[in-house]
Amino acid sequence: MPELPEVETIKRDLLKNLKNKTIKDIKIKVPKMVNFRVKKFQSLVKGAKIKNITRRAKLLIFELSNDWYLLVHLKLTGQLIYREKNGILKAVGGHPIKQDLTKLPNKFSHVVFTFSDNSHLFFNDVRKFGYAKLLKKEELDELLKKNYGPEPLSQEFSLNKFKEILKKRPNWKIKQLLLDQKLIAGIGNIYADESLFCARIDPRRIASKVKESEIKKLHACIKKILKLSIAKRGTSANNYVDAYGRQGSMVPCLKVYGSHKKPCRKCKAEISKIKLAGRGTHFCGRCQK
DNA sequence: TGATATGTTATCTT
DNA sequence: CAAGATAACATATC
Repeated sequence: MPELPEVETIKRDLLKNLKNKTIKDIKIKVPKMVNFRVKKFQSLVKGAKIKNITRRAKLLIFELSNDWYLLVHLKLTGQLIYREKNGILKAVGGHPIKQDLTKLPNKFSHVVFTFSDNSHLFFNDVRKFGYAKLLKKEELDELLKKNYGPEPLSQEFSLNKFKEILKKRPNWKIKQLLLDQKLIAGIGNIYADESLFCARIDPRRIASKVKESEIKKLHACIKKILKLSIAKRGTSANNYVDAYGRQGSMVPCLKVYGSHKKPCRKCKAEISKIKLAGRGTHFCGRCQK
């Protein structure tokens, strides 16, 4: 699934294409992916205009003209594909795409929007973990406040803030802490591993035992890597495609993720892969202490 | 062929 | 409360 940089990329590309478009129709083939009964959901969305699209953590937020907010989470395998009336794909983003995108909708197109200019937005999701939720402003604000920590690229995420966050979970393993959306928003498995490699910290280290100088390094690394990845239009280890059908170019920049048994880029030792907090975890046992 | 892993996260069980 | 397992579901890979 896309992490922060991928979702940010999709957001930017969708905004260019969808701003001020009116939703003429919506088809929902998997009712559990939306938060109202299908007919109700459709009636709430139909006729609304997309005023803006923003991102928070790994969530996309479509701000509608009728005071509803459409919250989209792609989870592991969601994709958003925007196609013009003439069939040209203008925005493709999310999970690795192996399907033939010239044939849409396909069997994974569970939610499909049609706009008044007869363009379409396909929400595909192989595993059906993703969702589209309609919320009122107050509900949205509450949900975001309750479930998500600071944006790692915001001013709010200062070095001091990061230190405070580490102190909240002194006994947690450092990687586990980076992955917790309530503590820091938007970091997923790939960027957690890459940030820790960048900072030369073993992912198994206990938060309270990480030295001040290392915390400073890690803080800088998180920002650096997320920024780099956004500039590269995201990663996705397999065949992630961005909003214009181009592959995210972060892949060659990854130093440990997906490099199991390959030589470390820095010291040539073999990259290890272990399970930590239930997630595949890649690191260099020689570089990361 | 069967077991295992997959970029997420909410909800259980221990 | 915390850590770990499981579940939601489908596919790819070993």
